[in-house]
Amino acid sequence: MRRKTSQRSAIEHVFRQQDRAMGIDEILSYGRELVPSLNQATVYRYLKLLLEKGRVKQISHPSLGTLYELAGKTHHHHFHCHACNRLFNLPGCALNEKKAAPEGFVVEDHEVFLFGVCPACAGA
Amino acid sequence: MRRKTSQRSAIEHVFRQQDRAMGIDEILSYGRELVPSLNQATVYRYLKLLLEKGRVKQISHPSLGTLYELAGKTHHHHFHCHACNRLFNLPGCALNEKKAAPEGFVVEDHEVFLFGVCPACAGA
DNA sequence: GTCGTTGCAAAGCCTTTGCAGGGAA
DNA sequence: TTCCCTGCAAAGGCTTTGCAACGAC
Repeated sequence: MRRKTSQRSAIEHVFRQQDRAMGIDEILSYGRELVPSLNQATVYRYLKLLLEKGRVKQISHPSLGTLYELAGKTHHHHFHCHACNRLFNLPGCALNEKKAAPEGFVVEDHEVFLFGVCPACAGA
Repeated sequence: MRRKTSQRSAIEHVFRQQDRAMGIDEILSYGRELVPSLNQATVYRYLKLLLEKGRVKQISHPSLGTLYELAGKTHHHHFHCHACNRLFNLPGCALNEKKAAPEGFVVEDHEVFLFGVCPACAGA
């Protein structure tokens, strides 16, 4: 049976509060504001569980490493600004999933990464 | 100055021969067929160099790890079959890059991952 | 009282780095 | 001969795991 603990509540709270993709280190440090004893291993273990349940999504980024975000949000993509190194959520979807793969391929999900410069950095 | 060595030729040969995204382990084992002494560190170092020169692209995949492929090929996306765990190259681009990001964002490149089942696995 | 969960530390990957020897130019 | 490149081994990150204590139910 699955048990509710302060550690798990804290991790979930962090996701709802931040509402963005985060790395383990961020989740850990925000979580420790609520439960100071919170351990890395606990975060990894609970995230693995949430991944299996489909409650969070995992994102792999070449330079930002592994990030996690809540699943079930409105569909969006990610934009990485290589100037300020921040990750942005972009609403909507400019991908035609029907045309994305040839006949025969069953497309269940997709992930789009955009690389470039954000408005703030482009203006500066 | 940059020097041409048998190790580097071997690595380049592997890329041209396989013509697909590969992990370090694959590059290493194919490369060792040509240069048995080929070392992991050498592969990592040369790939880093090729990345900086823009001759190869790096791909981060949640379950497949870090993959490398030659840059400069015709634009394509990647499809990961979670049944056979293989990665496919899909020709073309169903992404409308102009609509992909709001005004102000400067989009320089993008990467699309599709997840699902490939024709072979779907038919079985 | 059970047994799932946690913290700690050790162990496991993957990747990078220091160093001395080797080889391309 | 010069000095870049390589192999080896050690070191560095990130992630997982074993184990005993803890705590939700």
